[in-house]
This record gives sequence, C-alpha cells and structure tokens, in this order.
Amino acid sequence: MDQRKERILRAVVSDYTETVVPVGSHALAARYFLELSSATIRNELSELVDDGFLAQPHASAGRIPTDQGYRYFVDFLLPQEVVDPQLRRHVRQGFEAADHDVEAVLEVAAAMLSRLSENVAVVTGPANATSRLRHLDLVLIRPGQALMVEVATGNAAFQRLIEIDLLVDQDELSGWAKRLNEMYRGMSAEEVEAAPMVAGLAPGLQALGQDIARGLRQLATRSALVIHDGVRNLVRQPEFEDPVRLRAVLEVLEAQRILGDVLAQLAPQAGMQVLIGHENTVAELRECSLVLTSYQAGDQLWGTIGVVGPTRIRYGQVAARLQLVSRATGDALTRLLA
Amino acid sequence: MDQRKERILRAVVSDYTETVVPVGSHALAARYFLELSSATIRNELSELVDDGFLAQPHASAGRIPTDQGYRYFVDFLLPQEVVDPQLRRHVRQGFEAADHDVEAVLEVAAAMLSRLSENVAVVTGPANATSRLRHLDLVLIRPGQALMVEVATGNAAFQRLIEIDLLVDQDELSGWAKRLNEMYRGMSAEEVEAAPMVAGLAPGLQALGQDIARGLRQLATRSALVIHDGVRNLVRQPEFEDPVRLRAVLEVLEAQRILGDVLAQLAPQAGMQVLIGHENTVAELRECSLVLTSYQAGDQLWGTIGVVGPTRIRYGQVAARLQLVSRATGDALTRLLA
DNA sequence: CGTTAGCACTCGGCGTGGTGGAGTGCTAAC
DNA sequence: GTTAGCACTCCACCACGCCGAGTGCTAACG
Repeated sequence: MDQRKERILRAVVSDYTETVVPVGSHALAARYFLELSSATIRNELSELVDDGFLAQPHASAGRIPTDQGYRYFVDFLLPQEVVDPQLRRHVRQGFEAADHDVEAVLEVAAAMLSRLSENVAVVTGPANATSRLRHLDLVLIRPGQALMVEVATGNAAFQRLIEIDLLVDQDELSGWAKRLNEMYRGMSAEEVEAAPMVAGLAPGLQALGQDIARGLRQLATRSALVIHDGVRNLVRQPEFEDPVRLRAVLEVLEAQRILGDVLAQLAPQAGMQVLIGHENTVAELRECSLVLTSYQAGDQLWGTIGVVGPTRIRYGQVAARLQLVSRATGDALTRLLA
Repeated sequence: MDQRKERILRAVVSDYTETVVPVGSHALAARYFLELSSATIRNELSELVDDGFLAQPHASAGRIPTDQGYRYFVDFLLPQEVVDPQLRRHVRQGFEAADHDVEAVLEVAAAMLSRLSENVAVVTGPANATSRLRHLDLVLIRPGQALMVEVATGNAAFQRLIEIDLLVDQDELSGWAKRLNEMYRGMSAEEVEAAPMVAGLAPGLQALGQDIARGLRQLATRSALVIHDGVRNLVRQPEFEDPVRLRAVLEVLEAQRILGDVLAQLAPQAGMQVLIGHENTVAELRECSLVLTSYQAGDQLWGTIGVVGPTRIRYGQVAARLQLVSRATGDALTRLLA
C-alpha cells in the first residue's frame, strides 16, 4: 500500500461518507488530484478493488469502500479531528443539570452523543461488575411490613418490601439493621449467601440474607442494561430506508441483552474500539459500525459508551466527539460519586 | 346513519385494517354482503364518502376510512374483543419476574404491550404527582462525605452525595437521620421547604432540607417520563415506510417531554381513550392513533399506559389487550407497593 | 515504466408510452 | 330501492429506449 493509494483510499472514504454516492475517477481527479489524470486514478482504483479495499456496486459505477477499506482507513488514515471549543462547552454544560444520579448522567450522555454523532448512541453501566453492599436499612412501613433499602457500590439504591414479625417496632428494626450492616458490609451477592446467618433475628428476617443478595444481583443486572437514544437519526440514513434492515438494527437495540453482551465483551479493552460491518458477531449488525470506548469514574473503569451507525459513519468526527462525551460522562460521574 | 351504512363502515374498517388496501364494492359484496349487489354497495359507499366517513385515494380506487370514519367506528361499532385465556396467563406470568421496583414493572408493561399490540407501547409513571418522603437515610461514605438516600411514595429511591462535618461518625449520622425522618416524613417537596429547620444539626447539614426537597422533585420528574418500547413494530407498518413520517413519530417518542404532556393532559379522565389522527394536537402524531388508558395501584390512579400506531390500528384488539396489560400492571404495582 | 489521451463498452436511472384490470359513476330497467 | 350493464378513469406494471457517468483497454508519450 503505497502513499498514493492511501491518499486515494482516504479520498474515496471521505467523499463517499459525505455524498453516499459511489465516487468515480473523474470526481476524484477533479477534487483531490489535480496533478493526476483520471486514467491514472482508474488504474489505482482497480488495484484497490483487487486488494479488497474498494468495491463496485456494478460494472460501470464508481467505487465504494469495503469493510476492509474502512478498517484500513480507521487503523492508519484516521485524521485527528478537533472538536469545536463551543461544542466542548456545550457538552460540559449539558452535564451540569444531571448532578443527582447515575442514571440521569447516562441518559444525558446518550442524548448528547446521539445528537453530536448524528447516529444512535448506546451507553451501559458497569457490566458484570459485582455490586457490593455499602449500607442496609430497614424501615417499618406498617405493622408486619418493612422496607429494605440497600445501597451498593456505585451508590445505586435498591428497595424492596419484606414481611416481618408483627410485634417489631422501628427501634428494634434499626438495631437489626445495624447488626446486618456490620455483618454484610462490603460483601457481594455470592458472599452474602455463603455467609452464616445473623443469629437471633426475628421470625421473617431469617431469609433476609437471600433478599439482600437478590437485591445486589438486581443492581448488577440493572447497570448492565444498555440505554440508547437517537433512533430518529438512523431512519434518515439512506442505508436504513429499507424497513427490513432498519428493523434488524432496532431488534438489537430494543433487546438490550444482545447489545449488552456485545459491549460487555469489549469493555475490558481500553481505548477506542471500532467494529466495522461484518466484524460484528451479531448478524443484525453486519451492516453497521460500532464506535466504542469506555468511560471511567475517578480512576475506575465504569461502563461502555458508543455510537451505532452505518459502516459509512464518519469515523474521525464520531471518534473525536465520542471521546469528548465519554470524558465528560466520566467527569460527571466522578463529581457525583466522588 | 342507518344500520346498513354502519355494517358497511364496519366492513370497510375491518377489511382495510387487515389488508391495508382500499376496499372496493365487489370485495365487500363478496365477503360481507352476499345478499346485495355491488351496485347497491357502491351507492352506499358514495354516500359514506359524502358524509365524510370514507375517502378515495383516487377516482377509480376503493375506499379507505377517514379519521371521522374511525371515530364513528370506535364510538359506536367497536366489537367486544375477548382476549385468549392463554395470552391472559402469559401476561400475568410476565409480571411475576418484575417484583422489585416500579420502574421494572413499567418496563415489563411496555414490553408486553408492544408485543401484544404489535405497535409501540408507551407507559408513564404518575405525572404531576407529588412525591412524599417515606424514609431518609444518611450513610457515611468517607470522612466529610455522606450519601443521602431518600425513599419516596412509590418506593422510588433517590440518592445524592453531600458534604458534612469531618468529625461525624456513622452513629451520629444515624441519629440525625432519625430526627430528620421524624421531622419530614410524609412531606412533599414544598412542605419540606416550608418546614422549620431541624435544630442543632451539624455544619453542612443545615441545607439538607433543600437537598431533600430537591430529591423529591427529581423523583416526581422522573416518574413523569414516558418510556416506550416496540419501535421495531412501527417500521414494518406500511404507512411508516416513508422515513420522513417515521422520523416525525420517533421525534415525539424520543423527546419524552412532548408525549408526557399529551398523556398528562388525558390522565385525569378515566376509562379507555382513543385519539385518532388529526385529533392529536401534536402535529407529528397527525397520522397516528393513540389508544390510552390509566392504570391504578390499589385504588389510586397511578399513570397512563397506551399504544401508538397508525390510524389503521386494530382498535378492538388493541383496546382489549391494553385493558389486560393495564390491569396486570396495576395489580403488579399493588402487590409491590401494598 | 509510470502516465496519459482516446475510445468503445457497460449498465443503472429515468422518462415515455402502452396495457390490463380493478373500481367507479351513471343510466335504465326491474 | 335494487340491480345489470356499460363507458370511463386511473393506477400499477412492464417494456423500451435513451442519456450519461464511469469503466477497462490500448497505444502513445516522456
């Protein structure tokens, strides 16, 4: 791959991502290669086709990048895009309003990112992270019924009604809560289940360990859910005018589990990741590209955030803006969780 | 509107909702009116057009119902659909898994309803409901910083980090939490703000009333959000093959606020409500119909649940299934909130 | 040997025109 | 009031032909 071929590939990618029209040798010569004739470009183009970087929709059409072409572009030719400072400010401001809880931050992140990327944004909380008990509380709601409040790592709260002994009053309940706290604090769901029961609990509270573990599991599952925003951007992409294709992608987006698995697999790796077309293991996403990165709260990896779009997506711009939003999300969480 | 006209209108509506093809006089005569000739049907059809119940896409085409036609159908001709008992069981079972918190129940409701109605389901929590404090908790995270956990009516939890006096330990914090609970329990955001400050609080906790009120407001706003599911069903409806129309609807669905306002306005009225095409004040929904009802937890009106689809939606079936899901949702919440 | 002009060729997009059929409205008769 | 008959309308569909963008190939040039 000599330097001129790279220039041409870059030109084809950038032209095609803008116009969504196969680009021909004349157009390239006129726009990017005034020093060369279209015939020369043609020779190069046909070699790029032979090498698998470009393809022709039909014999007398221009060229469009293949997945492999995009891959090369992303790996070696990606321009360093700079994000407009005004946009930067705008993003920071957007997060200011979301200062109360994690979910709100993630929703702002998705909204922001979908607008900036002009595609679908996906955000997930910590997947397969083990929630650990930070604090437990028992509140008497009425005789015989109490509310169990759990706070786990990540400050996520879980609440659940439980039945208790009729005769217990709030003071007694608080006493138990204190002992349960001492016993279970810092434990994961599995550890809570394995731990010995707290002695001397009232009838109805013996099974509380089960409830606590269950709550921790719930919190873990909930944070693994993938929220998405910006489907409205997808429908105006020409490649998704076909309802069948559009539906395939929507299936995946709305069945949060599938996408969650995809993101979870990639989460451990740091830095920005790009999955192009067929590189996706999920069949429904074979015509899509994913641009993903992780974000962190403090110095701890937290979740995955990314963009789903056609393979023709503007990788440079999207990557730059994703990075911006990812950082802002991390910062917002850091402020929130301290 | 004599009885025969009604039969014909009913036939046109039910044929058109199935086939999405304008229905002609021959088809009607053959399928529904063996005792009449197509010429007679033609006469009736043309009168129904004159009266505004039917329309012709073009001069030599069959008839399709107008919004007014659907309105009449819904008001006077809606058949009492019965829901298959197996489906009934299936819905009940679906809710069993969602026994931990309100949001989970609503998400199950949306998923269920979108599948059963084969359209988009929308669900909202109590709009403009006032959240009242049920329980407050203060958890020491590290010296100088504590987590405030609020549980409000509906068992929704809100958490927020606050700065506190460095020297306080968890026991002391718990003591304050207890006093704050006694003071503020059962109050709304406004009442908390109006209430006198709790005396003798540590530095940094004086403003806690503000935080509590703010949390309650957040919880109220959050519950007013509209969740939706089933966009994948929308894209295969022929009337939304046009990306422009599809996008318009998606704009509304993803901008939860707009839809929230619509639903909030209608919430007070009990029973099933149908908004057909132009009856929607929101311009983007002019080609859609909404079938809505409210659901209740215990004997208290709680939120709105409904279906968004093309005006051609199967009102009878959708209404029956909506009712089913609405009841099941209410029951699930009742169990949850007791 | 890389580059270029020239040229024949290919093929999709688009507008044209013709046809079939579904469906209508009207009229006259029952 | 109902119906058969009939002329008429108009869309959906297809075939055809043309235009033009774009190609590959060849031969010539520096």
